[in-house]
Amino acid sequence: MEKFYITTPIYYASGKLHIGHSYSTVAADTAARYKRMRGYDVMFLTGSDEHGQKVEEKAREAGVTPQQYVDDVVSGFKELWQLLNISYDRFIRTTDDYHVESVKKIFKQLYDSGDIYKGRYEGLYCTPCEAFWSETQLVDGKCPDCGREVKKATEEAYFFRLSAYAGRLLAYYDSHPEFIQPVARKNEMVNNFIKPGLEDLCVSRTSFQWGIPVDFDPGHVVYVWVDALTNYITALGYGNDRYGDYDKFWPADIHMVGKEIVRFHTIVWPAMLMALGLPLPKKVFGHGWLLLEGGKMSKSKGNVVDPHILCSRYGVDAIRYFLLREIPFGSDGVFSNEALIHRINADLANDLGNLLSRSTAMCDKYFGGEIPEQRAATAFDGELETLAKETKAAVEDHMESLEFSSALAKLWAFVSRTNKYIDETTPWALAKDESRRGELASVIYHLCESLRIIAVLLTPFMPSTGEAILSQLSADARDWDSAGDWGRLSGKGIQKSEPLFPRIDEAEELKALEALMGQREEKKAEIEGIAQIGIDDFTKVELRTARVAACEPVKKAKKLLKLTLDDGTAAPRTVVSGIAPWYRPEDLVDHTVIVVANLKPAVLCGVESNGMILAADNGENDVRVIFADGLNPGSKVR
RNA sequence: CGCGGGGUGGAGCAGUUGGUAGCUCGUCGGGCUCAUAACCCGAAGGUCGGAGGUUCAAGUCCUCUCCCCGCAACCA
Repeated sequence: MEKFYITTPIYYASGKLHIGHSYSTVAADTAARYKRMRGYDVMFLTGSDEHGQKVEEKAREAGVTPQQYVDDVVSGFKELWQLLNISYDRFIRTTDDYHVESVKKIFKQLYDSGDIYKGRYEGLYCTPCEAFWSETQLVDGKCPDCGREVKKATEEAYFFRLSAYAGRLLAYYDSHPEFIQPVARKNEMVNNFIKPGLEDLCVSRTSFQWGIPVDFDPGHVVYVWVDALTNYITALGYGNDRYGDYDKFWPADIHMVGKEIVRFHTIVWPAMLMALGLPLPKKVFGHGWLLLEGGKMSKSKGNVVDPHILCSRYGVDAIRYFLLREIPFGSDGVFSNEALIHRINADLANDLGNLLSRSTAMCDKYFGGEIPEQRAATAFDGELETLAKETKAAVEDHMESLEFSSALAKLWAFVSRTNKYIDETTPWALAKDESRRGELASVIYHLCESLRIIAVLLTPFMPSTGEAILSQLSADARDWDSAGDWGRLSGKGIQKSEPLFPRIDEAEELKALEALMGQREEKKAEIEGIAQIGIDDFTKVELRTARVAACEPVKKAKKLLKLTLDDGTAAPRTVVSGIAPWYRPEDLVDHTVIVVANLKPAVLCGVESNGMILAADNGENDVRVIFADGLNPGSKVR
């Protein structure tokens, strides 16, 4: 039996998962289910990445040990996957002892072979926080966490000789054009990262303890690269005795990843495998992002993106369907409540659900649920049978290249064709003529058999829906190949039941979701509300009114405006503000604004800013400056 | 000249190796009554961002140009 090894990323256990993680995982699950139905011996791996500074911090905040913290988060992961009907075969945690054991060995092996060497890591260090920061992470030149000074410092660290592998990586890409999918991402990797030159990668840390220790050098822990990426082989038993199917399943057939981590999977990971002398994965597929209206993945415009809520309202399969159908798999797509409800109503309720409903109803009404053996073909039967066959082939083609959306589109074309078949054959008219009972039987049979085939082909995408349809049809033939074999339905014991997908009242539902969203916001505010401050804290902030004397965009900056303010003092005050997306310079001149007058100066895009002006976030992506027109410049605000 | 992705009927998108511009939703008209007021048919609506070029033929190839969106830099 041919094997098929597919993986999702291991998700970082610092917090809850959102719909974006569900997207990757549902896609991988669908591919895995498909391959199983095609008779492959499938290994579907997912898991959690549990080490690192962030987890350490979160645990401290929560007042628990890191292990307790990740245990809790990971049980949430597993619960979500159960809810979404994810059929993973194995779940790896980077805190699992066998993984830890393997990582230690791998690290040592790479050290012994010279691919990992001890060097010095240079960076900006915040002593109280014991953390290194990059230039870009700094806030106002200070530690982003505590706001204190950072200083240049070096520490000992281990480096992976990534730079040595650039040539071999390029050669591999060339000889394996399928390796990076979609192909556009390959150019991105080559142009952005490999051509400019690869730098060696720092693969250990001393700034936190929550990690796998470097055996031979106390104080150092293995950093994420070696720790996390190796999960794909340690989960098969590489370097440990827990599992023994490395030889069987490696190399992976597909690493399914989001586009943001394509780089690690197509550069760092292959280089590490080369260093270990192991075969490379066959394919890394970088899918697009699920965006929300307004841009990023966060709550906005009342969109509910909590998978739990969505599943409880519409059912898991509706969500799975939406994710896989709405967005071509390689590209970004927009998630909105409207789009979701549209899809559910149009495709699931109207097309598929209603087809099943009318078909089983007629079978019931005309034949009491048992289609007679005496059937007389109608002129339309052949075309339907042919399309059934073609649909199966088309779905298979698209699944091979992970084109879930196109596969479903093909399948739905067949659903539509079957609906049309009813209009062509007008069974209600046949039913009135006793002499045409044979034709009527053929029509009903064709409807039910088409539905059986649809259900089989649909099963990888929507497992419970496929099953529900098949059981209403009392269908025994449920394997993939049977979908290419017209006539496997017995035609007995067909029962109509409740609608698969009740139609949703869009306006009402949107209102309900919004209300739900509001509740959640309030709750959240209570829990995560900012700590209260005393009046003395507030008086530390010096707020004054100021007239905008002049205003101009900051060169080379998209979002910044440079304001020259008259704040009642003799000297004009320059303030830089990130409000260019919402205001033109002339909109501000001569208006009076409120300025935080005692803020430390900061340099933004080469312009020194002394203070900030107050503005309100009037909902996502709508920023309004607070005007204080009519007040004298320099008035104290309190 | 930072990197990348886009600009196709009202909206959202397909358009493989160049050969009459399609799909879904929406709108309008019609049909049907088995069905979850669902289903089926038809129609209106596009100079495929703009300019030039290659070609018998370009949304599809080449050059230039305008605009939008991500990432990075910058929302003190």
